[in-house]
Amino acid sequence: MTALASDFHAAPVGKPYASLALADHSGDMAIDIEAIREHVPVRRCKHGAGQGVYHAGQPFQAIYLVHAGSYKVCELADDGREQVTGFRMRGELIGMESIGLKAYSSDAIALEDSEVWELPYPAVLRACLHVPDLQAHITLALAAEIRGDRSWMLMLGTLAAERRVAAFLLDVAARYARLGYSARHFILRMSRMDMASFLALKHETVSRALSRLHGLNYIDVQRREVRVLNLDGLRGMAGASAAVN
Amino acid sequence: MTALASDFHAAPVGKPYASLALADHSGDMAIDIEAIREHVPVRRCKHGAGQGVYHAGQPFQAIYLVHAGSYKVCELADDGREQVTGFRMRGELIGMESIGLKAYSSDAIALEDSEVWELPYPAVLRACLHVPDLQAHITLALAAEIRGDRSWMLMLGTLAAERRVAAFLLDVAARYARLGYSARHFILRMSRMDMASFLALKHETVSRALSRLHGLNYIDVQRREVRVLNLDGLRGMAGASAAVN
DNA sequence: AGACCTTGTTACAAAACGTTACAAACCGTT
DNA sequence: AACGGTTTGTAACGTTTTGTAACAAGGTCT
Repeated sequence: MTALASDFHAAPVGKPYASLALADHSGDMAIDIEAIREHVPVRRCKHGAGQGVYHAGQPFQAIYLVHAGSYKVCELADDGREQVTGFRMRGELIGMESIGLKAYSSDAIALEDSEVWELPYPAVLRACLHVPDLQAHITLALAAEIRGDRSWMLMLGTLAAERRVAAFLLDVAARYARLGYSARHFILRMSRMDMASFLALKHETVSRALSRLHGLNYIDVQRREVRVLNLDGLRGMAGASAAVN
Repeated sequence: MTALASDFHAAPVGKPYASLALADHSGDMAIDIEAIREHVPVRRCKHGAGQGVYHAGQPFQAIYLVHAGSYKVCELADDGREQVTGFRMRGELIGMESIGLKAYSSDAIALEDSEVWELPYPAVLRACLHVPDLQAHITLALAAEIRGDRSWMLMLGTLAAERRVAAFLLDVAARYARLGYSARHFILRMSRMDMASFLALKHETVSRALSRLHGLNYIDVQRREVRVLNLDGLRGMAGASAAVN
């Protein structure tokens, strides 16, 4: 957990929000952040790797738009079990699952130096009365989040370890592509353990799967750096699901 | 897929909607169906076991409130993989994951003779302008659905087969209790295969797990009939998660 | 640079779960 | 009551995944 560097953005900021679609294939659903800013006091919050935006149990006050970097979302059980349920990048909202609760139901934790824009929820609700389509956008974003979760459940329930890893890489690639980065060469922002938790595997299994994909010449992988060598191979393995490019 | 019997409701209809909370522990979030009916033309739709309310690809036109019986929700991949992502009972909404799409993204299929009330989505949106809190209720229901999915991801990612089955039984029990039925003695409405799919297991594994829980004297199980003998035992196995009574 | 710690990789053994096969119980129909 | 089809249960056997442990590669701190 390092202090924030002063040259904060290692990665370029990328496309403006206006051009960001949801991770879902539901068309262009960019959030109109400028319209929101006219009605909602937006605070920018920076986090170093390992720092949390919010934690389960803290009072729910705001949702957050990821502006830079990346975050993981974690569920935790009373008995200490822990599960990464998703990763979020620029343009994606976090904290929405806790709408309607007194307190957040999960943790959101930065994977690297990152920034979110805080959208106080009461203010967002008021802004819905002034910004056309804001309410609709939130509803759509919530529905899209459900679809995203469901499609991971489909993947977890029907694919073996190696195929899950392939599907995961394709998803990461697609998300980088959406942000205007390369889908063929990228850095995984999360540890093997985080990947493993998300994919419901052990981290050794993830390592082994990545090594095998390497051995098959589908990818070139060295620690967190991944180069996609055989996209169709990966796709075949993942069940021709995720679309990249 | 039998024709609908004329004495349709084998099970009593149970509590009125006004007293139904969401499956989530987020307080009493009953949908105000009577207020909605003043603004939305509500059609009642009955289904026999195996019949679908909607299928992936069909135009999205309405969401549905389960009035009686039970349904399963299934995701399907292009390559034929299939995954049950949830079961729905009286008082729960289905179809919301498809809000914002042209077509439904999943299937909803009756597990027994069942009935939903169809809420045409455009009319629901218009009703939001007249019925106070309806919009808020939908948002809350969407968020609760995300939380439900996430807590199953936590369970699937962190519990071994037997424990998943225990957690599943506790969830079913809690849901029956919420409807005013016994949490100690109930009939599973889904087949072993549907349970297995939902729990990301094979049906033989579910059978074995149920037999072992029987052997431990935690439950008495004969085909779909379940009697809970040792609630704390089950709870311990499931990770002290689900609360029943 | 060197020591230390975290993260990632790999080999081998063990356990969990899946596969296959078959038998029994149940359902709806005749 | 008998029939065929479906669902469920059980057991032997395989495969996949995990557990364990040792090691390697990076990063960080002094």
